[in-house]
Amino acid sequence: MAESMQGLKRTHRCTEVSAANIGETVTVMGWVAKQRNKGGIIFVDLRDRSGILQLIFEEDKCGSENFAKAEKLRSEFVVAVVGKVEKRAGAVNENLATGDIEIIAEQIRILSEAETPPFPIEENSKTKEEMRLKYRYLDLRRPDLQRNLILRSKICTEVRAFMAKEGFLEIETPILNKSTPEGARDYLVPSRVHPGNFYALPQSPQLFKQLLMCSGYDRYIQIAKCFRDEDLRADRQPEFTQIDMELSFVDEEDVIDVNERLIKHVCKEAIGLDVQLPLPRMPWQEAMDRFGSDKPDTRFGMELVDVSDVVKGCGFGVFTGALENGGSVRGINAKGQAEMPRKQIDALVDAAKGNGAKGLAYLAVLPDGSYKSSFAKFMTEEELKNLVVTMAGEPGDLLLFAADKNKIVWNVLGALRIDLAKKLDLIDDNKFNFLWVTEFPLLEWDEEDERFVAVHHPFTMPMEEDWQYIDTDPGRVRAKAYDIVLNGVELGGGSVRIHQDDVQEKMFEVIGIQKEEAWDRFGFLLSAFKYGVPPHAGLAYGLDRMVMLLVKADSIREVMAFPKVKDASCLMSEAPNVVDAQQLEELCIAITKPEEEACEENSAE
RNA sequence: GGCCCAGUGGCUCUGUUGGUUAGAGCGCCGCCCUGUCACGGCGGAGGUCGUCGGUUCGAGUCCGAUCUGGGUCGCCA
Repeated sequence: MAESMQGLKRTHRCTEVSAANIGETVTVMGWVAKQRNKGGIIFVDLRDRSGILQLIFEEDKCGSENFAKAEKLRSEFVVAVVGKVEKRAGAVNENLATGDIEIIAEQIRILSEAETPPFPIEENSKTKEEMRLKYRYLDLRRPDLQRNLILRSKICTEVRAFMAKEGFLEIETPILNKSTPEGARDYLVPSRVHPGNFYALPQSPQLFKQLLMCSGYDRYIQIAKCFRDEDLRADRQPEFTQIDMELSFVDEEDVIDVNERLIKHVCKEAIGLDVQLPLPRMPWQEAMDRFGSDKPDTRFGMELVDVSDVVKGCGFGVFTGALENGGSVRGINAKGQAEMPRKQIDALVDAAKGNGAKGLAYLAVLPDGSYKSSFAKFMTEEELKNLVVTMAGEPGDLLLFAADKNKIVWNVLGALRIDLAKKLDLIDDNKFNFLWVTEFPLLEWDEEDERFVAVHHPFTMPMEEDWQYIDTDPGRVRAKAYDIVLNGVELGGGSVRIHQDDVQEKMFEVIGIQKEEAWDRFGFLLSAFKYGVPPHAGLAYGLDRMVMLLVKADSIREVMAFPKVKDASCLMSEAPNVVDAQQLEELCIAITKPEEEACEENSAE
């Protein structure tokens, strides 16, 4: 028996009532978080997105009818209560923002009754994610998720405010686009009007924001939904949000400047964090050499050391073999881990193999100064000593080495470094270490396709001083591309774009895109470039990741209202679903896979 | 697609080397209680252990397959 709220108007959210309102009559509405019935007096914790407020029901204050309703209250009932604010007669509850006051209820209406929820609506939920996602609308009532989404909203507000002040215009770009394969898989949307033709959902507004530059909107920003049909991770969802920007008549420094100030502003306003500018920068090569990663977590050391020169000519074939194949031998020093049990070392080796290594060599410098090593028998005493010295190995240290092509060595040791830091608890999670990674390579050799591919995208401007190598040594050319990294997570990335015909044509040529093909795919952009294009550059952040890091969540699912699970389905709505045969017919689509199942369900409709 | 982890009352978990009616806390239901706020007291209901198959005299416990969720590699210009 739900009652009407007619005639009542909410005057305050729960925690908007304070000691300043003592003596006033207020009307509050919300969910019953808890009812504590002491017999003659009933305490109710009322909850809304602002927090908790205690209500008091006593029969002589509210009358028998209202008291009877209060006795009926159960968790998650939605109620409206009119009452007087009073200083607490009992002990103050230090845990509540409203702990010094309470509402002496005079009238209550039960606006909605509720079944007992399938899991407790409380902070720090231990409920399995599967359950939480199935009942996401209940999960979203929990204070920690509410805080996350409120902060997310705050961040968007602050981004917009700052960028507007800096002269950026917020412009929307289309969701239904032309598919331009290369990169991630597109989500496709069939066209009814053009049977057999498909739109693609945007992986990012990249081409459109460049067109906006051509059109003279010299500072653009959009908080843009993007879609990629790839497998999920803790920090990857099939649909996600970018803070996307593009600027005209600028170079790399201008983009970095405005973004550093944006980051400082947002961090201060959102979580009260003071970010010192300028942010540190590191060329890509240095990041790889020192951290084995293009998104280094600089909150801890344990940097990689290149020992190629030291092991050159030694008796260990794994090391010398890697060097002969143009690779390198590098190591990291796990301080104080010499006595790590064999089982754990084996686990590290397995992890390394999972990352592409053929193995992982180790050398423990025991407390008495002697060595225990998987390869000691292949090397002389002096060679071993040189190696330990190069690694700054002291008694008690565990040295771990990978030998292979550079790419694999970086990958293996970069991952090992993170893995060890987590296991050994070396990471200070109160730190917020921002880092610009710059001077990315422009091109990367794709073993599978046997051609160069763009590391960033084919519109990325090469560095002038390297352009001379584009024919002789394309892999040597660096790009005016930059990533912003926070605590080892790629927060965002961008580049200066090519605005000269000849450079763009050369780019397509090097990555093996014929002129015709380029025009077929990106013709609208290339055409626009013929009518006067300003030099331009931009950057895009992963908003979800930004919020995740600022609230210290483990997954972007914790900062998205309705995330999808690993197979890209939604446990709550059960999307995606089979559509009825008539819809398919209209779209001229026949399902051939996955055979039976989908077809049968379709024809049954 | 590969590898790893988890799946026991509504929720979170325990469950010894396989052995009689599968336990706990919270929640839920009923009664009592005028200062509780992790309220308290008394009483009660509720599970056959994700699913299927196998081993065994006997399986939550062992084996195989499968489903679901998570992590990760591949993938993500």
